[in-house]
Amino acid sequence: MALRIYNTLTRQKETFEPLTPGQVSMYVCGPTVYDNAHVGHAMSSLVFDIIRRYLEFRGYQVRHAMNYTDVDDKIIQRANKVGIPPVQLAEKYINQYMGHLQDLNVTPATVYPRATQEIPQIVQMITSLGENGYAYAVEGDVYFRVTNDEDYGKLSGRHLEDMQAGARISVDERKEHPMDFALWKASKPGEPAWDSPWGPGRPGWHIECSVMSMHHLGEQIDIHGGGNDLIFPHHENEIAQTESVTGKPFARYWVHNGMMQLAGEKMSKSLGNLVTIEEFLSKHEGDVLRMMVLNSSYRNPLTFSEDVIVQAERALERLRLALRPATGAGLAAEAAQSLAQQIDATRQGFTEAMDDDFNTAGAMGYLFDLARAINQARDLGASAEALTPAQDLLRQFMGVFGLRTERAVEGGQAAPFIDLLVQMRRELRQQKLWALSDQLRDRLAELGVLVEDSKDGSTWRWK
RNA sequence: GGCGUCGUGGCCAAGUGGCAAGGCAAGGGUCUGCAAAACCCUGAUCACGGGUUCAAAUCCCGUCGACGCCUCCA
Repeated sequence: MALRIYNTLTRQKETFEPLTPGQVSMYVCGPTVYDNAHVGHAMSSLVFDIIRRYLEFRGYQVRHAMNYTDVDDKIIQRANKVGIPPVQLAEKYINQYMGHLQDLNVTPATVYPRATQEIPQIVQMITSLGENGYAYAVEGDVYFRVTNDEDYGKLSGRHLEDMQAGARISVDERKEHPMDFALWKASKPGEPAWDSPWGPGRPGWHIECSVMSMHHLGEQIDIHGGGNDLIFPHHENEIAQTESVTGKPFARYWVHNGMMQLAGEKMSKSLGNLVTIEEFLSKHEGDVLRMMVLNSSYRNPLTFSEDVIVQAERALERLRLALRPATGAGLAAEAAQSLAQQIDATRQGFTEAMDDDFNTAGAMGYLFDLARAINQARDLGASAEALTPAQDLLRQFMGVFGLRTERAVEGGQAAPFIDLLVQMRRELRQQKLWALSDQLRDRLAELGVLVEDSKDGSTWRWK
């Protein structure tokens, strides 16, 4: 069966066929680094990480670029406020975001281009646009001439006439058309600036992605992604710029994730209703957020709430507990047969669901079915050997989702001491000193250690 | 006003023409000294109103409601 992806450009699911068989080029728009990133940004990075992992699982070799916008009005504004150079401010937040990506178990991109490191290519592209009649300069600024781009608006399904009618922006009189957008901005005194044929200035927002995508992945790419709030104007303008220069379709598949919602509204910096990644990770492990993303569909809004977090935590725990070792010595033929069937059903169901536009929630259902089958077999006294194939598959698919099979160790040095305590407690239990052993278990629970007893002895894990 | 998405059990959510996956929570049970985990059992006709069809949550029309974009935004 073939992988199908919903393409924003055509508004339908299409069979995925990369430009080069077996290889995928994917460009994802990253954050503008002027402040702490929030869980909405994390959601986007997680969505495309899951997509990438699945593509790799399907055997594709993926070249993945994610950019950082490290120069723009907000960065300059913020840097001035804080009193440090804009470059330094950007650097700080880039490092912070890199750390978050690691904590979130996001596979590192192949390249992380930044606007400020691609200025010559940007100048060159703007020059080409000018030569082709797609750009014009006014007092050191350079604008893209939308009226020369016949299919402008095709991504977002807008027409120039409609947008004029609804335009809320105060129109810059120097522009030929209200929708013309900046390719290059003349710098004001004290702002970061680079030399250019139009005088000192800096790149506009959209041009950097066109340039970096072309520079690192080629004139045409397979997947271009980002949040759906970027469809217009950002991606629309990227298409306009790139295709006006190359004359070829830019990206084959435009993939957009839905927005994280908090209290019924889109989470965003400008609205101020946000939870930073840092804040989230201080209370929960990264996989919990990933679980939230996996349990919904990437194109729809994802509601962020305490309830949803708790549900994700429990669900994650359930998958992991299914990986606990077997305790028995064998498995009846009938039960073994049924487990084998579940393995096949899981493999097929998971792949089919994911092939359908990365239906992670659907695929997740099969993982839980497998988890139950494993637990059933374990309860029936399955041996390690009997359980291994099923557990291996679960482990593999959790890996495709980017979920860790164990909680990242914290307080790892304490493990030997906890082992000791649990052993001591075993003695207490053998002597039927229930009050004492219960007390010990309660006290350990207060310290975050969950002790569980069974007929074969006691085990413990971090809560 | 324009473009787009969505409305499924208490919560999250899959399913987009043929008897409504899964997870969390809840209740009952098995196991257990107790607890936990695990296992078994229990619940929805799919916002509302029309229509098409042998058959609709799933297609069409309308209504109501929510959200996103049209300005920086993942």
